[in-house]
Amino acid sequence: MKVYNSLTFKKEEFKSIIPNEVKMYVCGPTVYDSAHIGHAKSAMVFDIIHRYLKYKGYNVIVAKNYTDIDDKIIERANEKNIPFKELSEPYITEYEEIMVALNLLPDTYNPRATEFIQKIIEFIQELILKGNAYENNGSVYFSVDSYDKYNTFFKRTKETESTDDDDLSSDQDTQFGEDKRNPKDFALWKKMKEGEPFWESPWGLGRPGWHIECSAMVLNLLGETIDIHGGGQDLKFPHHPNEIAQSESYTGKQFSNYFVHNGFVNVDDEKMSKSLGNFFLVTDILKKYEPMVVRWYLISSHYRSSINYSPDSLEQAKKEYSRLFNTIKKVYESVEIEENSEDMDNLTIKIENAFENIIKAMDDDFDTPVAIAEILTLFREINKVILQDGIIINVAFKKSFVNFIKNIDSILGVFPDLENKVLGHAKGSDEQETMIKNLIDLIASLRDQLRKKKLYDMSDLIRDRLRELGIDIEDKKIQ
RNA sequence: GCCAGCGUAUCCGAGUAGUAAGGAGGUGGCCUGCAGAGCCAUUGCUUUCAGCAGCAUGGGUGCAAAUCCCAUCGCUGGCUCCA
Repeated sequence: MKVYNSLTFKKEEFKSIIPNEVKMYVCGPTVYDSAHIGHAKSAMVFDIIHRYLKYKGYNVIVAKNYTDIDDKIIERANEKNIPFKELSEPYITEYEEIMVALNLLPDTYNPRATEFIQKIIEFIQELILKGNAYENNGSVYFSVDSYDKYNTFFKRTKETESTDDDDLSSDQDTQFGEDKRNPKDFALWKKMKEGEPFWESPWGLGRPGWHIECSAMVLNLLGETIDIHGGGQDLKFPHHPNEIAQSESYTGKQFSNYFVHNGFVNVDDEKMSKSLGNFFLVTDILKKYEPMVVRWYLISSHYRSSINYSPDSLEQAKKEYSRLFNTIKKVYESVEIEENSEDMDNLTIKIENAFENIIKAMDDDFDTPVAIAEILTLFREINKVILQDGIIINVAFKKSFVNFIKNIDSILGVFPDLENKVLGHAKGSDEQETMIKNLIDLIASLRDQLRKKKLYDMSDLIRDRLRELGIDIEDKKIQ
């Protein structure tokens, strides 16, 4: 299996530290606002990686954090005149609801920055002891000069330009800028400003800087060296280099063997932003589209590419997904026989071939678009056979198909709760659902009587009205 | 300005040396009482056969280029909080 590693800019053979176990840390959202479709893409990318590693037999341990204390959160909370927790917690709840709706596997850990204050303080103390950090005027900074590998990550600077002292280091945080020894140094602990939340520390009242929470969480939850560290491509600088510098200074060991960064969601080829008014919240999209359609859409482009969001592309995803669903339904509902036939044998072989190709694609840096192409092609082949008049599917094919669907679901997560959906089982104790189903069956059979008598005006009216209610009737040739 | 990535048919989107996956939309056909779903064909140009173009643009290297190299244009991102 190959994975593209941002550290080396190459696809590399994936090898975990401990056989059969993968430790992954993902930089999660800063919860100062509702999640937009970009957050969903990021979460989806790491869910696919999680699922696929799991499918490959790894025990996958995932930590994804919530940054629930930072400048923006404080700013918003102050604007609304509420404690910062009252701002962040509802967004965390909403985020979690979205993740469940989109069928994301639960993470092993979802730590909040504010739950890690003590560990963060201990981490910083150790860095000071080791000479990698210094306190000045109530704040603590990481000394970039104490870590000679700083700025060599992600090939930011070409060899020829390594001496080039560009101004990317100039710190915008003027309040603290003059306390730094080197302008590239970054804050580990920020001294409290008037009206800000604070915690006690050996350096007085204050709060953690942005980068340190991830280092402290990784160390305490996963260990000194992890297999995969993920996040959006915007974190390639400065967040990830800073994390590396802190953690490797602390442990003296490699922080993460692989870095994985996901591409962004654009709108009309422009960055999604509030000033352009092209911002799409997940909750709004889910009002219009089923979660699995959104999921199908998000995995229809490669995780490292940017994806262009438009209503059209979701419509396309919707059509593709319903095509799959129709076929699955046909197979699940059909009654199978034991006898083999040439058609059935061929289809069974095609399923096996398609699955092999899907595994090959996923092995190549999680190539979901190719996997999707394989699935759609396979389904066309299947439709070609099973929708013929008088065809009866056999046990071997059905078994192979059901198995295929289950495997695809475990890898791509696109068919949750399939049996209930496809077979239309009433959910649990819900007697009303059963009643409704019986009523629909009754109407349908009455309508068939009308069709037999060629009373098409009436039967079409019934079909139209049912469709308005969201119930689709598909006619077959009347016997 | 500096750094990185991208530019593929009407549209969405794969493809990093061996001759453009897959889908959506359009058109024609099969099926249907009709519709939907599904299937088949077609969807750059000249067309009978066949041939010629073609992966932003212009050059270059190769037997062979969407793919490698150079230049240009355009877009996106990073350099400051970001998924």
